[in-house]
Amino acid sequence: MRTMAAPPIPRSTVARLPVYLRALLDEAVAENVLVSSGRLASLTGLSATTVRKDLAVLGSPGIRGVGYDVRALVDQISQTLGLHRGSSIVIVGAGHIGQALAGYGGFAERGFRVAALFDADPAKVGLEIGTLVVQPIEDLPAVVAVSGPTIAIVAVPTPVAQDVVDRLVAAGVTSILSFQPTELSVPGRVMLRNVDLAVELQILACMQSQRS
Amino acid sequence: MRTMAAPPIPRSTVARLPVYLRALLDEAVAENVLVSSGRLASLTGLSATTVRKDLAVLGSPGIRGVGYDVRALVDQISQTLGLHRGSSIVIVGAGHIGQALAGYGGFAERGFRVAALFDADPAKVGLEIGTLVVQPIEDLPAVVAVSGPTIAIVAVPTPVAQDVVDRLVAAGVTSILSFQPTELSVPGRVMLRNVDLAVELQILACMQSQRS
DNA sequence: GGTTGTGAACAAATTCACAGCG
DNA sequence: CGCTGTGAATTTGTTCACAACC
Repeated sequence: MRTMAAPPIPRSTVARLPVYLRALLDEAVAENVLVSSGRLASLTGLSATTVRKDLAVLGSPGIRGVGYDVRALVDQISQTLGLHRGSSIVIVGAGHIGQALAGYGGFAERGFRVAALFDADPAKVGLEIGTLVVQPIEDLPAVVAVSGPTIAIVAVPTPVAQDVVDRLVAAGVTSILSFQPTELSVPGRVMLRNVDLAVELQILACMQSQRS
Repeated sequence: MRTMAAPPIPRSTVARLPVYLRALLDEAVAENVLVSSGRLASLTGLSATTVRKDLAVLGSPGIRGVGYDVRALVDQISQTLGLHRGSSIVIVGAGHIGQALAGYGGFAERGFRVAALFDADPAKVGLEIGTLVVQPIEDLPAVVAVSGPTIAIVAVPTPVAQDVVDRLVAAGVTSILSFQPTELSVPGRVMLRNVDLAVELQILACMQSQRS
């Protein structure tokens, strides 16, 4: 018997899970034990039907006439997102963006541990940023091997970004988030997600001119 | 005769236009006059059919058997995105993220001018960041009134983010980009786009655990 | 009564296949 | 012959409507 094929979760649903998680954590902080699809909908700006469909694919246990158990949902979504493994992340580049990320509290809250901060500039190596010490980029393979981080954030100047990505891939990193205005290339097995701020702005500008 | 109703551009297409623009500008730099849908596809990671469908809704002038005129496409997309108006942007918050954004060259290249950088902290006011001088946040309404920026980037700590957004709205800003881990509320007429880095990471983590 | 869960209808987006043109 | 342009088919995602249940 082969491994049970987990039902594939639609991409659109995956993209919304973190949004639900955020809302659910707020509910948990407010000590609400139960939450209805309608309430989750208004908290997230989605429709109640969409919420129910999404939670259904998680195999989540809702109670008719009552709602969903907040704790159970948080656990289920965390599990589905793979956060139970406590993924650790490494940040490459100790410039403004890298430092901002290193000091960002939101990661820990949501199951990510920042394992290391690297920079190629010897002048930056040794600097203390929050609880981290900037390490030389040459240490990358060793850190990845030891703490097994699978996600890296690339926050370096564009000209060296591809080189950094290549090093990350060589070191065994399998997921990369970057902020470049250019496309980066990675082998097929590596997940790459790029957030281009100018693109975000352009989308805003367009929506505005369309009055949509 | 009423104003010609511009055919509504699908949201999915709008989201890709900035990606095309980026690739096209690279082509222009390489002094390529023409580009085929196939080439654009491989540059952007999309399918050739998608590219052609998208360019078709722009009413763009392709030449059969040859390709598209790079310059014409750049102009058409810029026009469609509303970049011809040379939108200026203001950045609120002169912390790490704000400073990184203020120094980011990618904006100017793509039609955005950073008009001002604000901070509420008197200790930061007057600092020179690149070509900008940090201004007190009280100047916001005056700057918006004069230079007419319609897009603002919110790069402040979460606790004060909603307050900043309210001030921006009051000052007449109509599009806002933020980096908060929480939902912000704005009147319906204001466009708000939020980039939550932890969400991006979670999506990466999930794709990885799904091997999709 | 209120809410979940879900099949069916609907809408949007992508891909296919190929005609039309340079 | 290569590439664009586009109707048709397919896939994907959302909304509706309502039965099932607590």
